[in-house]
Amino acid sequence: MIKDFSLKEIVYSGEVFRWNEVSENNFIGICNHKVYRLREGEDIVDPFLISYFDLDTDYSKIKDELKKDPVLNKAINVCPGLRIVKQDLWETILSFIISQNNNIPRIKKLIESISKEYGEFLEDGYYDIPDPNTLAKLDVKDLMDLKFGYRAEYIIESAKRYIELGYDKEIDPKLKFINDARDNNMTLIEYLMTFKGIGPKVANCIALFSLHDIKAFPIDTWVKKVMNTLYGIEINDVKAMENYAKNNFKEYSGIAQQYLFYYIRDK
DNA sequence: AGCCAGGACAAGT
DNA sequence: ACTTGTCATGGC
Repeated sequence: MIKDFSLKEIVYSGEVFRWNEVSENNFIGICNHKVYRLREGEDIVDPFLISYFDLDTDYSKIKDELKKDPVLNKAINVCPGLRIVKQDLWETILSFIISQNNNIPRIKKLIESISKEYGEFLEDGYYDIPDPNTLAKLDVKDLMDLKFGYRAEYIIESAKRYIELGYDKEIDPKLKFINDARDNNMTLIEYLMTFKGIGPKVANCIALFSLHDIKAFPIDTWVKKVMNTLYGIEINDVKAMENYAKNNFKEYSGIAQQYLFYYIRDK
């Protein structure tokens, strides 16, 4: 039993899309070009998964700090086992481009369909996420046929850019990405937003759920709702919400955001 | 029928 | 630098 860790809470938290509860407390997830089968509460020994689920980080101190905020105290008690995953960079870019103006069940459906159509077969009806080289060669119509709508162009353009910048050839694309952002004198968010189809919200999600920039603070409709109803900030005042997070949640803004996101959707 | 969903873009002030 | 209309799709 790992402390401060619940597979179920992570799977239902909207930060991953390729994990499913296939039967009570049994989960199947696709990542790292493999199919993983895990049970809630079981010990995690696989080195990749230990890193992926951020199990080397002690969340108890972070939670204690955030619990000083009464709203977060309630939220954390609803999802005490939530953690910030470290997902593959390209998968996260693709996933969160798809996520825009969309809902979680349909996001998952679209990711499954693009994987089945263009990803490598793994086993037993499970397919890997398609690599950027495959997607860069597609026509917009190919993805329109799969019902991606206006996101089709964003996916293909971002795949091309990902390749042009050479991330597909990197053993550690995240490290190069972070270095490139710094070399261009840009924040991670700013650099991510140079990709077509990546705006402020999606950039913050990629920074948080892949690059592990835990001060990132993605503001979607749910976070707007929570910041409005529970913190009294004007519903569309994104700037005020960013400032509130920066001043109050500080370097743990992303983690706070994830507790709040889970909490407001759970109600 | 209209609104909502882990929004972004382009054109217009 | 901020506001507005538009963009596909499907569930409710």
